[in-house]
Amino acid sequence: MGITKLADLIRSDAQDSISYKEIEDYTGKVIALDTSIVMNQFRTAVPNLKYLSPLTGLFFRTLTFLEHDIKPVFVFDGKPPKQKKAVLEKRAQNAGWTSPQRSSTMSQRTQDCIRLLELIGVPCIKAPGDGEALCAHLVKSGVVDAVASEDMDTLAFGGTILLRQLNAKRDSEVTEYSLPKLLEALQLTHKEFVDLCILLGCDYCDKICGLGPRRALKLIQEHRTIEEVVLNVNRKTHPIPLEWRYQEARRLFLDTPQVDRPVLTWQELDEEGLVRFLCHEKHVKEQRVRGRIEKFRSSLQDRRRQREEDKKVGRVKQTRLEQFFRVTRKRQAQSAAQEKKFDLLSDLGGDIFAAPPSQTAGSSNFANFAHFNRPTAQSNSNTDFANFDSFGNSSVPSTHFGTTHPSQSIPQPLHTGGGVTVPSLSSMAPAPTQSSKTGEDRYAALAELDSVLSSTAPTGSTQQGNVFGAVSGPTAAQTQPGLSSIQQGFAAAPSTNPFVAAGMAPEPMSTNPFQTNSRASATEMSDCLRVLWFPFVDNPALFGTGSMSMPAGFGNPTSYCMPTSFSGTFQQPFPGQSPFPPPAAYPQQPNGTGFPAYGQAKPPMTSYGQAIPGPGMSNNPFMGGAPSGPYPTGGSSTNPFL
DNA sequence: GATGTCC
DNA sequence: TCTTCTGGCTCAAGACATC
DNA sequence: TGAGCCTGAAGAC
Repeated sequence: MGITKLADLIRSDAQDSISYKEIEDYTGKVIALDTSIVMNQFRTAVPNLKYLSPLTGLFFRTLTFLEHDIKPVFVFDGKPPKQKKAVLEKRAQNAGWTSPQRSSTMSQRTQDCIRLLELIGVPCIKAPGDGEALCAHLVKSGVVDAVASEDMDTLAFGGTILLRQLNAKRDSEVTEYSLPKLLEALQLTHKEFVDLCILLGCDYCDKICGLGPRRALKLIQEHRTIEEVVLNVNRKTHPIPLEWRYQEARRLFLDTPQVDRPVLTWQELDEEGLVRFLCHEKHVKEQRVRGRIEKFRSSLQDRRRQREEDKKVGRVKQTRLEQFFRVTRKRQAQSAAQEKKFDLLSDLGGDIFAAPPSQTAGSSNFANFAHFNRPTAQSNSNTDFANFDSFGNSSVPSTHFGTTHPSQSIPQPLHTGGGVTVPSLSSMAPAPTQSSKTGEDRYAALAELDSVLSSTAPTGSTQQGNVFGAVSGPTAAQTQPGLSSIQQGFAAAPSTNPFVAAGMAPEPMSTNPFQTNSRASATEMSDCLRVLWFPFVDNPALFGTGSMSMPAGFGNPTSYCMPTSFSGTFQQPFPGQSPFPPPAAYPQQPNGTGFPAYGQAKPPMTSYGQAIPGPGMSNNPFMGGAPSGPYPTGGSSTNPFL
């Protein structure tokens, strides 16, 4: 399941793309969850409650999310792609089933989960294919802020922010992976990263035997594509699998699921409905259910009150250094232990080779110090999200993540007029080395490859020679300003970091997506915001009125500021800094019942600005027909290397 | 915080 | 000689209530 | 079921 050893590889080679946070840090965020993985977790955690555990687990965990004002979106798997058949059959075999349990028809358990989630009032979406693919699509197109999954596939599918271990345990630490930072660290484009994932081993095709993560990364960094890698490995020691369908796997990862933009709404939970369903039908103890709901309500109120109070003192807190370097409880404990170790050394007369004391107690805090003046440094909890920029960026090819994050040094594929991507100059850095193979072998392989490539989809390798030639798409110079603006816009961490004033964006980081900042048009923004925020704005009763932190100006008929985060720590000027200018005034959008009409003013758009035929997806996608055939099936590919 | 229980 | 890969083994895997 | 650890085997330098 997932990508073999990818987590290890990231830990060792792209540490900066990982950050550790707490569940509180996701307050106010919309998070897509791959429901099948969540259900599996509960099923395996309590094996003797195989059936009920996913239901009760989902119930408890969802309420925990809602308590933190996290807005979950549950994504269910659709029909698995045919390329996954082998893996599913193998799993079924291991589990002692006669056939894969995962099918296009919904199991009773899935139906129960959907019913439960509807009663809780959170939206569910059925993916046309793999849930992971849709989750990734949702986050890269800005519909949600992050994907919570244990499956590393999400990154290969282009999910820009992946959260692992997002559960309700008090001391649990959420691991956040940032795809843009990962690509930057590995010096790969997304397409090259997908090839790397295929070499590591994924669910959709075999891998090259004997090629582990270290060599796979090195080879991809050197040769950029699987086709080139294959020409440069010892095929005696690393034989190419028979019927290797890597091209289909690549297409699965790169293709965007064909779905309409979902309209997400969160509603008040139906306590009586939940009691009827869980207690009367499923025989869960009523006391457990009612007790948890009561705790949920009081906890929600308490947290909101607390946030209001925090907001009041936020200006004071803002200047505290700890605000810039979040330390999770777990890491704090580790740091404390480390401090103790140094104390022991000092008891022994001090360790003259030890780091200065400031690096002990807060070592986790200061781990990112090196990035202080790097706009990509994102230690602040509220900074990686709201990738509204992807909207309206019609020039971004759909096969690449639209929410290019923060760094100009991310190797950006240049988009040619013909829809072909070529590596950026930075990706050319290690020039493809000539193989040391014997001439005969190489020429034979090249001949094979040539015949294959002439009849299959173009790859990066086929275009490498064009980098220095005429490219009809935007040039690197044209691309950079866009990146630059993204960088400024997303540099929320620097904006709260007094030490990087020089590198700060000229305009304050706007958390008001209606604010004109040239990153996306107001219409496109509003299209997105309707999904993200209006369920709350539209009906404040759903999530309480006095609880959300609104920037100044909210409720003012002449200005329309969206709720920022719930922490209330955004957009605070630093001492000595002039106050941020008030958000630009926007004509008031229809509120309340008038809002749906607003959404009809414009046909639904994909994240990249292409109009989608047909209406937006219903909140209950199981009622509406999701487009079938999520992935272009194409002709079956043969193994060009055999 | 450790342990037992959830059905 | 060092690095990398493979395969085998073990263990934890959820959330709440009570003490 | 996956992750982590350990081991021996094999390849790379």
